[in-house]
Amino acid sequence: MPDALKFQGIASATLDDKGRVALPARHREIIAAVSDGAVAVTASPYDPCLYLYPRPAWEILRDELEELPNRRTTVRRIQQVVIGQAAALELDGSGRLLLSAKLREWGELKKKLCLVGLGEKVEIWDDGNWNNTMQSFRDTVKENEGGPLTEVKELEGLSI
Amino acid sequence: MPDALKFQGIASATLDDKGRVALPARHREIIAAVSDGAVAVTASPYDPCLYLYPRPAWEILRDELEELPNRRTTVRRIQQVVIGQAAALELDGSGRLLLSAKLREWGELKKKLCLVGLGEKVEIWDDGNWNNTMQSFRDTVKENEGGPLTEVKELEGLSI
DNA sequence: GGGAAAAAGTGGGTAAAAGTGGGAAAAAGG
DNA sequence: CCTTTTTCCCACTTTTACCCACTTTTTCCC
Repeated sequence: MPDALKFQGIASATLDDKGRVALPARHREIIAAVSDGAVAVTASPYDPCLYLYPRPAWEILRDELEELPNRRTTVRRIQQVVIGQAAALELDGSGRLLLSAKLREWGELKKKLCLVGLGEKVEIWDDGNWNNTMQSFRDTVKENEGGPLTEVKELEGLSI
Repeated sequence: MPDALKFQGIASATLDDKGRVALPARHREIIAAVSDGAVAVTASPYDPCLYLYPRPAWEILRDELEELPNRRTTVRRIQQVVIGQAAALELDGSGRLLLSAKLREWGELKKKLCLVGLGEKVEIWDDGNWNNTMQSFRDTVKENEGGPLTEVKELEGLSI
């Protein structure tokens, strides 16, 4: 069994003509173990991509989000994006997900995708968007001699 | 960790046509002792190179990174780079690692590599990049009469 | 210093697993 | 009842993992 049931690592994938994505085997095994193939896919409020959670983790997150005081517009918008667009899905017999047109549109997904394992969740990116995002991160680090990485307080004391 | 289980020293290595690298014997022995051949290789957020960790050290680092509050884009980018691109690998029967195309690309790895032992981890550099980086560090120190080395507060009080 | 033996490093072939596409049956909708 | 969409499954193709054999380098002994 994959270590500690955490997603990690990048994989390329393709959307077929029916809108299906095959997950890499190591991610399928985690999903099978945790929730027997049941997942939720939703829109990211931060990046132009989708988030995939095993069903139990999703339900916890959804409940947290739902209970936020929502007088502020930004809070409501986040709820609308994340809860409102969530789809409860199951992997098919070959370990594939069928993504609706709306989700594909939100994620700007074309044919070539990148699946990025990030602990609790998997991010689903269009390959072009992912590469651009990574390239501009690298450029920023290089141009500023690592500046942004030394200024963010969350990263203080971190030794990688 | 016992002294004998720290990586140190430089070794050259070559990538074969399938993308495999043979680790030097002294590094293999450490990995065999610590984690029975299980490692994780991931992208460096700082330099154009890859990091190799024995599996236990990697899992600790990954969990620390995963738990950072990630509302800031920089924090998410670091998570995406480091966790998102991590590959859980095992040495093959001949002590080699198979690096995916994505990782090779991130590390700008061509044929000739430099493996740099750095205590807990091993850095995997393209030979050309490594030499350039070392050369420009030397030049900077020389041109500035050691300036950069005297200005960084982390190095205060250090006696080498 | 030379030679033999051992260890390290390299290359490639094959079987198994993963990924991909498509078709037919079932369900939904008109 | 017929048409369209969705679901499910099968079969083909590609990739990956694993193993074996060869070459080169190092070590140790004569």
